[in-house]
Amino acid sequence: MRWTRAFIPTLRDDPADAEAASHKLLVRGGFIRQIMAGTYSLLPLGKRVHDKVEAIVRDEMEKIGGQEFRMPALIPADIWRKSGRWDSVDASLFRLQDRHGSDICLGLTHEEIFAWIARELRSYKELPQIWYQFQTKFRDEERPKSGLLRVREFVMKDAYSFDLDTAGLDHAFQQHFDAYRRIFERCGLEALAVEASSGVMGGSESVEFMVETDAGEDWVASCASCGYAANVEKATSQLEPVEDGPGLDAPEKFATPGVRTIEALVDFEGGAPADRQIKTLVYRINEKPVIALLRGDHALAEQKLIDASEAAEFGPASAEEIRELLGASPGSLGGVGVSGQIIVADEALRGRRDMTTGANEDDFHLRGVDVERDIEISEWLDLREVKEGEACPMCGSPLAVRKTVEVGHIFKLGTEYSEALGAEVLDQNGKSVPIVMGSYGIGVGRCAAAIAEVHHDESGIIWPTNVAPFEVVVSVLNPKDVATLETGTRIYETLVGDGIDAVLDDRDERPGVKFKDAELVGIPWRITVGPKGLAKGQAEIFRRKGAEKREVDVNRAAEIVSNHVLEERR
RNA sequence: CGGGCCGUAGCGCAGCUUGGUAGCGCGCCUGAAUGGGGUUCAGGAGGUCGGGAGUUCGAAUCUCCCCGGCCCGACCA
Repeated sequence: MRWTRAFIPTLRDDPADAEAASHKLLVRGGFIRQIMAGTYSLLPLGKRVHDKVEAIVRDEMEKIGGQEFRMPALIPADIWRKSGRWDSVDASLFRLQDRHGSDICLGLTHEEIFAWIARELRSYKELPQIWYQFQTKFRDEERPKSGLLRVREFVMKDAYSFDLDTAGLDHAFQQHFDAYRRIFERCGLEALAVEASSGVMGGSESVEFMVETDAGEDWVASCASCGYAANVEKATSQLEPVEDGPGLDAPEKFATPGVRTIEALVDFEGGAPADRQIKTLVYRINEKPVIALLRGDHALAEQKLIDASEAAEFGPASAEEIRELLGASPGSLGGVGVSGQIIVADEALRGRRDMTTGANEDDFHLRGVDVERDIEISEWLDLREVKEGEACPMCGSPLAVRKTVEVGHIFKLGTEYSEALGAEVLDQNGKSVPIVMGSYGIGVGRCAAAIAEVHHDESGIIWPTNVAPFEVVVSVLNPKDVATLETGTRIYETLVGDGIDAVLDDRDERPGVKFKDAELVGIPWRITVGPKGLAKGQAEIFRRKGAEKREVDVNRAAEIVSNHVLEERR
């Protein structure tokens, strides 16, 4: 490709509406343009990167025996009704009707459709199967953001495994785990595999692949010494034990005028330190009130409560609901004396005595509370959100809590979808059994953005060679000089002949303009051909990463760079 | 969905307080010079000021409604 013929609309200024580095650079570099919130056009450069990520994913999927499909994005409601998700997945599903008034949706994931096709599997002898596709997903996100990192329409590689039993599923899961490792490695992403909540996808186990970046939205707790890593939706930690005094024979009510927060009670004369308080939160889960108790200095990880209660509907209770239930306002709530209600308590409260909590009467608290003696706990759960510096649950070293973006997620689904859709096979005994499924997703565009997020500097993107839109740019410094242009063209053609993705920058621009553009776009290698070097029989080789440059024999430049590129391709 | 900010030429912005013929920089086009890090000079093209309604002799500017975008929070497969 000659730059003069290419559509590469680079911009000198950052777009005003971009915040994330990848968003700014992908727009400035002429990779993407926004159409509306959460939808982007991929320009030729963007498409090239996207294709390269896709090719890596496809390659690794084929290596584990995956077979590529192409399912429709337009899906009848009926199939989603069979799994129950037409009703359970609400606002994020794009719904429409056809001219006959039939309900239709745009696929936001394809478990149902693949399970539907899997109905044609008849015998255990046909298992296992790994099926996958690259297909556009539509999700009406509440808040698209950060360019390609969170969008409403995007291409996902989604894969589904079909096995006779959970041992087979475990194997397929491991195969995908390993394939994902290789995929992200080849994309130049250090992806942390973390334990995650499965959310509405259901199933027994899931692992997310997370890339650390400030532009991310998920928090991951990780241990540098033993490798433990988990989404904070799921992470745990060891706590320093708190020594309790003997406490009182019964809770004692005392006046706390105006005290509405844990902090206020810490400072209050006769109050208590935060780790001697019980935090009382009220949620509405599946239309029932649920009282959640935590230690005063701990925060609730809402997803843990959602997972534990298998919540289809979840939200904080309103002030009115709380008053009706407990007779007081938030700030004076407690579990003592409450009966007939669901009260869940965090494990950190187990065995604690001499605690202070709200008295369910505004401006009054109770001290000397023995959690197990005085509160009718329905269930003990891990509800607490892990904090930076707490001890790793595996080895006790301090945990780090970092911001990340999720680039992949793999799930052990089990038989939920196969049962709902009727995907069954006959086993060795001639008995019909539901197929055991797994589901495995990678956001292709999000990967591309994550790569830009991780690999860039002040000048622009630094694409790993594997995913670069072009591997080499040959910059002809003065294309009006016939000898220079001819030499540059010859080098370019040699590279192309070697199977290298090269672009010839033959624009009649100042050298600085070409260099800036090449660096902004992030092409890993540059061969600079100019009259000055040519007079000495030399060309300059520039490596984007590290900005290393050296002069080489002009006749060997193509060969040298070809070798570098071939070495870097993985 | 709650809170905040914003919409003026392809991009980045000024003008709005105090209503009076729509500006700047970059980019783009033509010509010339220049040619190893966003060069310079001269000439030029390009805007129903997000949309609608209202007030006014007159609205980018004031009022109301709507649409769109960004950020924070909430939520998230």
